[in-house]
Amino acid sequence: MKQSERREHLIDTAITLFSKNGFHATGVDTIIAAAGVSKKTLYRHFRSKDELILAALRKYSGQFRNGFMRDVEWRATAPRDRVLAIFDAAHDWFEDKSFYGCMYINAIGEFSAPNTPVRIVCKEFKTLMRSYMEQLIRDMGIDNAEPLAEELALLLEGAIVTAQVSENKGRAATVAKSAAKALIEKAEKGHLPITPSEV
Amino acid sequence: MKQSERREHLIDTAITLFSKNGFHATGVDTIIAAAGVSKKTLYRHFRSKDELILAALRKYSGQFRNGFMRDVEWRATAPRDRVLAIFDAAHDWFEDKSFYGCMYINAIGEFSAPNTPVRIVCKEFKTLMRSYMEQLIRDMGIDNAEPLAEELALLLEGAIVTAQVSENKGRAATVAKSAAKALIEKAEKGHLPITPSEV
DNA sequence: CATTTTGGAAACAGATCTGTTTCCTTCATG
DNA sequence: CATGAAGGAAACAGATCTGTTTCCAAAATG
Repeated sequence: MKQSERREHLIDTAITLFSKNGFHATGVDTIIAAAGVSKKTLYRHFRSKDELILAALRKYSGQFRNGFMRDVEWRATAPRDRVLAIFDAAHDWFEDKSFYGCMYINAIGEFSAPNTPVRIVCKEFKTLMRSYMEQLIRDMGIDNAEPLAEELALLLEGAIVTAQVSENKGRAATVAKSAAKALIEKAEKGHLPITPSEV
Repeated sequence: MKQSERREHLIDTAITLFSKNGFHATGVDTIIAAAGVSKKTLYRHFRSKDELILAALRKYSGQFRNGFMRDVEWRATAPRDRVLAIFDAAHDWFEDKSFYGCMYINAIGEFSAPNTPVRIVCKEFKTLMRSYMEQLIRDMGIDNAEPLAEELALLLEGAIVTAQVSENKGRAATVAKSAAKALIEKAEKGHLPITPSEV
């Protein structure tokens, strides 16, 4: 295994363990054992455990967003359908056996000191996800996309933590999707120039 | 200080520290130092740290729900207004300087083993909060209150974690309230026997 | 081939963790 | 007052934590 491969493999292993067991509860010995490398290798690539935590959060951010957006865009083409498909993608995510909630929500819960690198990465992740939703909403032709994006983002976050607690994980996504649909319809109606004769 | 007072004081101290710094990151030495008692006293009242964690989660559950519901009921009288007041109460909660997110969401992030006492308490807490919302919605005269309660619960959860990450904590509550209002209006319309001539 | 870099295994250091024990004091209750 | 439970301070045990170091083998590089 090449040097850069080892580094990535360490990060991937860390992502898995941090996601499942948390950051403080996962020791470096556990990580190196799971990755099959020695402690020396870990500390050659990372100055400290904190740096590995950051690397894990940074890598997973790109990985997750990429996968999630690809999934959404594979499920639907029209912007409106894609917005709703977000909740279908979430549905499948929740039912994955290796779903342990959102890594960034979990990280925020373990690292409360404000403006630390960990929290900054978490905030960036959430901002990027919301920006993605906002762009899709803009593509729908809705002006002032931000408020709706914020609302749908709340529904998604709520679904994530509810799925994390609940037995019936899929339900959280279904409920969120139905609420999202209602909020989208209202936003669509709200910006139509002429009131339609629907009831 | 009486024996039972010591016990409660220990639990209260633990609640504060666990809320802020998390469960694994808070050692018993930190707790006893903050509570001003000796280790012997802690282990006289609690078999283990895990038991103290459970006691903290259980006590805070009642404490929080009591305070939160009292706050809601103080803010409004009519059931519909009370449902919306939930998000005003959340708003104030988020802006409290000792707000570090929902203790139960944070606990779930640190304890992933299924069906363990900690997770059971967390699930119960979330169930009770949702039941409260469902009851208020029922009091509004809306049949089939459960779906709306689930939707509003998602908004509340989403607002909590968003406030936890964000700088502008109040914003999350405001957005959630506005979305909640829209969902409530839709539910009200949906169950009216005669379609009103509103636009 | 010789040299340098790399990695693994494991010991190690020093801190911190949970939980126990010892010693002594305090205090409540008989 | 006498007895016994309770609490504080601190040592202690044993595990685990992060991070370093040593020793040796493997592998890459000149």
